[in-house]
Formats: sequence, C-alpha cells, structure tokens
Amino acid sequence: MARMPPKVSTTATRAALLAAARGEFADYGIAGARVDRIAERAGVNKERIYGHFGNKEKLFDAVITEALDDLTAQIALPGSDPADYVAKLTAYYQAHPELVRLLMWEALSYRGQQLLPGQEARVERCARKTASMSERPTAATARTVFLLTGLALFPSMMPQLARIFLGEAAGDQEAMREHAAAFAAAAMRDGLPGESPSGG
Amino acid sequence: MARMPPKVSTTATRAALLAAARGEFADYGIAGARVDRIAERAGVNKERIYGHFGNKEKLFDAVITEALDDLTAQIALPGSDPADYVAKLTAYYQAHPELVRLLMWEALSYRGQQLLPGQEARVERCARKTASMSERPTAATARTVFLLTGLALFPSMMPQLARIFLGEAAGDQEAMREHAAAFAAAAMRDGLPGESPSGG
DNA sequence: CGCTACACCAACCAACTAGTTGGATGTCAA
DNA sequence: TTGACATCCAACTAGTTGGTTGGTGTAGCG
Repeated sequence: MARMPPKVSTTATRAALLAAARGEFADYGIAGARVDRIAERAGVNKERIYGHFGNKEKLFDAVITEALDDLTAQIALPGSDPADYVAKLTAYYQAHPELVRLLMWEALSYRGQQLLPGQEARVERCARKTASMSERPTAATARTVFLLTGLALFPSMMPQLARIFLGEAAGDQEAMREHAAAFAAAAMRDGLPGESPSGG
Repeated sequence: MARMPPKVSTTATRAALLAAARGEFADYGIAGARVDRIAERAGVNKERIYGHFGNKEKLFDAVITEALDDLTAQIALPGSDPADYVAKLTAYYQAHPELVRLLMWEALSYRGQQLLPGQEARVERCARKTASMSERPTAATARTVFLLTGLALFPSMMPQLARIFLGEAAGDQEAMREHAAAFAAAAMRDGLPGESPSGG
C-alpha cells in the first residue's frame, strides 16, 4: 500500500530537474524554455519531466513555488521596521536574480488580474505581511507594503534601466540597497495617508 | 531623386503594422509574438513586415521606440516637484499597460546590463531627468530618480500582486496613484542621503 | 507609355518543438 | 524469482514558425 522508500534516486532526479528548470525558465520564460534543454541541463532524460511534472507549465509552477517558499523562509515580516525589511528583501532579490526573472515571466504570462487557483498560499503570505505592519490594517496599509515590495524588487527587475541612470555606479548594489531602505524609512517617518492620522 | 509622395499608402500600412505589433508584442513578447498574427491584426500581408522592418526583432525595436517617444513627449521632467512627477507618470503607465509590458519583455529578452547600441536616446532622456532634480547631480540623485520611476512603474508591472495585496481595492487606480505620490513626497521631504545634507 | 515602388496573395521550406511510445536496464522489497 | 517502479534511450508524430519567393495588380511620375 504505502510506498515510503524512493526506489532509485527519484528525489535527486526531481531536484536536478527543478534546478535545471529554474535556470532555463529564468533565462527564456515559459514559452521560450526548451524542454529538451532542461533535460540536458539536468543530465536527465526528457521523458522524466513528463513523468514527474506532467507538462512544461506545471514544471514552471513547481519551480516558482519552490523559489517563493525559500524566500518566505528566509525573510522576516516587515513588522515595525519597514526600512530593515526593504534592505533585507532588496538584498535577497539581488542575490537571487533568477527569482526576479521568474516572477516577471509569470506576471507577463498569466494575464488578467484574476487570482489563479493555488495562489492561496501567496494571498496568505501577503496578508501576514500587511497584518504585521498595523494592528488594524486598511487598504492604505496594504498599498504601503505593496510599494515597499516594489522598492525592493524594482532594481533587480530593470538592471538595464539602472545602468542607464547610474552608469558604472549601477554595479554598487550595496548603495542601491541602502538608498532604497533610506527611501522607505523617510517615507514611513512621515506617516502615509490613512495609516495613523486623519482616520475617517 | 527625392521621393516625397508615398505612392500607395505606405505610411498607413506602416502605422497599421506598428499598432498591430504593439498589441501582439505586449501580449506575447518577442519570442511569443507570431508574425502571421501581426499581419492579420494589421490587415496587411505578412511579407510587408519584412519589407518595412527587416525582421521581428527590428519590428519590436520600432514599436518600443515609438511608445517611449510618446511617453517623453507627454510627461514633464521631475524638476522640483517629484511627487507630481510620480503621480503623472503613474497615471501614464496605468493608461498604457501595453508599454509597461513591452518594457518588461524587453528587460527580460535583452539580458546583461550592457547598453545596446541605439540606446543613446534613452541615456540622454534619463540624464535630463536626473539633471532636472539637482543642479549638481550625484549618483544618489540618479538613484532617487530611478526609485521614483520604480514607484510609478511597479503597480502596472505586477497587477496580480496588487490584487493579492489589495483584493477588490486593487481596482482603485486613483488611490494607488495618490499613494505612490504621497510616498514619494514623504520620502523627498526628508532629504535622501547624499542629496542636500551631509555632502562629503 | 514605361518605369518604379508599393501592396496583395499563396505556396513553400527548412528547422524546430511539446509530448508520446516502446523497450532495455537496474534496483528495491516481498 | 517475481513484481513494481525509476531511469535511460531513441525514434516518432503532428503541428508550428520565421522568413522567402514569384507572380499579379495598381498608383503616381516623367
């Protein structure tokens, strides 16, 4: 009945496929990724992809889910120190450019603003972030967390634009990180609309 | 010698192709776009694309160049009112989601941080923005303009994430616009590092 | 009128792709 | 040994795609 023991090396194969797929998808996106190339990168037969994941799209979902799980495991909630949150999150994205690209490919591929099934985990995570910022969170709180996330993500999303604006100085990732954090800190110090004052 | 009079309707054909390509590229990206579909959308023979633009990639370049020219023509420099700049720019992106998607596809397709040939116009434009913010602009000034741009772009880049954070309230684009502007205003009011105070 | 440039149309090609299939080999557990 | 599963391998299919070509129609210019 139960099948506990993975017979040959199924978990290793699976992990190799996920790692290879992460690189391939980050490079070329869902449509541009080549199944044969993923198999080759993983040193695994192409047919195994279908055995494990069904099809290319489901493989992509598995890849991005894994990557996001890692992020949430490593980054603390914004809580009462949003500037620190922005600094840590920016650093994480700078260290994981593949994740940033995966998120962009996903955003472009799955059109529409509708929530896809299986996104409940993300909704839950984002809600937790918002909740950590205020005891009685409003839409304005959520917008603030959203923009803080943008501050952290944006530099890694558009490295070419950073280069255009900054030239050689674009290479100084630490400076960008500190700048984003300072930007967030300054903004928060003032109290955004709807946060604490002028509650209606 | 000169050939002033466009014999049949070459400018109209060209314009139709550009408009159709804008939609197709925004929807599917460079790799995902289908040349036949662009021709069909434009009501023009596929062969005309190659006559006018050479190949798919050059067509994409023409599309994005045109779109960016329109933006720069309509949006004033940040100058001394960055919050207003963010508000106006956010509104522009909200009104032109295709442009946002084109920029994302481009960022993903042309890897690396190297500047591509033909980007001089963009470098010039960004330099003007930075220069308008300070009489003696530094790298910190450039980083600030860059992050302000991010504040305006991000909500349109990740509408699904906005939905996750905001739920139904994600539809209120005006609120997001105002929030981003207020965020920028609050941040600027405090003086970012390297801007005016503590100059070393 | 002839020349040129543009547009239309349809067929064509060579290359490539996601996904399938069938069989051979090896490995664990009963 | 037998059965169940995982892997590898190679060939196959059925459909798609960017780009080309050749031939026809037509509008303006000199």
